[in-house]
Amino acid sequence: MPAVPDAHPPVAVTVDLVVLTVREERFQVLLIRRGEEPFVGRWALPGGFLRPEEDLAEAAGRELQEETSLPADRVHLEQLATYAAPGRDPRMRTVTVAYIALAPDLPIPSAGTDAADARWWSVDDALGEGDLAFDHAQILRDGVERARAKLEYTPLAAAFCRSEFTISELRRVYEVVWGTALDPRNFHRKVTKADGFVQETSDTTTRDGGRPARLYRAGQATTLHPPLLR
Amino acid sequence: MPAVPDAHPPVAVTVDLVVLTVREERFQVLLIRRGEEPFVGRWALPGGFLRPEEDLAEAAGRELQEETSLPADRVHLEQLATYAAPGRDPRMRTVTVAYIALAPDLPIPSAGTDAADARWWSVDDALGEGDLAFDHAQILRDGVERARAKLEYTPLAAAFCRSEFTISELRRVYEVVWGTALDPRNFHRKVTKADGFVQETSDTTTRDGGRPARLYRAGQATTLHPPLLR
DNA sequence: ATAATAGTGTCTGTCAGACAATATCTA
DNA sequence: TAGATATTGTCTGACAGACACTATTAT
Repeated sequence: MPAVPDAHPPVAVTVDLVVLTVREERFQVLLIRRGEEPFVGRWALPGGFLRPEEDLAEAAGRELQEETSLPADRVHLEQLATYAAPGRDPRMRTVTVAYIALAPDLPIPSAGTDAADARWWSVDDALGEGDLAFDHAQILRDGVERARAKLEYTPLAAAFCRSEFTISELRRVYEVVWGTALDPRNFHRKVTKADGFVQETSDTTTRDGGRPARLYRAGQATTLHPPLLR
Repeated sequence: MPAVPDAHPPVAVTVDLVVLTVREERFQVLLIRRGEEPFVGRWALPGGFLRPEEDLAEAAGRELQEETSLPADRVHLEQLATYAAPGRDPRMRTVTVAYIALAPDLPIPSAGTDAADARWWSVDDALGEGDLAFDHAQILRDGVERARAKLEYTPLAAAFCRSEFTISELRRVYEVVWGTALDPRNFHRKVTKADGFVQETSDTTTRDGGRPARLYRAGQATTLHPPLLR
């Protein structure tokens, strides 16, 4: 790395969040309507500027807290990618580090102070709109693809469920996120036998109707061997 | 995203490269010895400042060209992650976007203008040293892990081979990167049957000794279904 | 009883790893 | 010839998808 150039053009660093959940049988993303220029009135990913003494993960957690007021320990946060195309922000050179947040069905978020409005969108509708602010459509596409891929080889689907869940609820996460139907019986067998994916509890529930289903908690595994295939 | 804060503390954005190859039966990384403060004389990943009109991928390609003088079309470049811990650069707040570059066995790189020296290190030795500049040990660990993981579910191992390669050469890439032994016969069957992984040519070679081996080119697939497992 | 969902058992084809056998080069 | 590596074939056990069947609740 060479010496610091004599004069930097000023660069701003932001953190943007792709907050994903499964609600009402849909794969959904949290968008805010912008209350300020640029892109006033357009829908955008929540985000904000990196503060001077803050690391990226801290900033992402803080933004998540500010936008969703959700307990941070219930949400899986991971860095997605960084976007820096010249001109992506008309105000100045802006580099944004995008994070994905996988959350269970949340209470409807309250609008942040700088957002005119905030609500859940189905991912398909959000991308169909075609007029997200900045390059947020691309970031959203990348985040959705990352989430879909991660369901294959990690037990992250559980991040979309409440802390105790049934195998059916877990299966519906896969079906909604991937847009495919899965055989309930084979899925049950695969998931309960995969080492460390889910942990049996002693409770059952009838909240999904029919015969009582056993409740499970997320296991301690971080990767699935072998992976579930789409 | 809120309004631009009235005063930003200045932030510098750099791009660092984890250039990986397989040479002499070892998984190796290109390091440069720093010729300037900070960390003078310490080994570091090659990299440099993002220029005002440049996107990240362009900057990564340019740095690669400057440091290795390798034809860019022979190298797989992909964004790894972004690092921004306060204090990671003692000069000023610096955000670095790391890329991994997977390259075939290269001619020994010439030192860049700002590097006192440049050479290949075995990945294990580089991490064992324990005194890489900045947070480059962490970036290297992450890059190595990304490369290892990607071999499982993409045909990227071919990026470590010359343009025409034998199945044995491809297998040795896996063995060196993963540090495991693979059955030559099962590997041959798996790879040649996987759709789009490798493309047969009409040529053979005896450069590895023994019976002439058919030469293959990289196929057009981008993911492997099902993946190869470590 | 009927409907709904949970969970188990079984069948069958495919694919993994283990490894025998054969092919074709160099020395 | 022996030695090295390539490539094909075969066996076997595990696991995938398909789906019959049983279990347990609500109405």
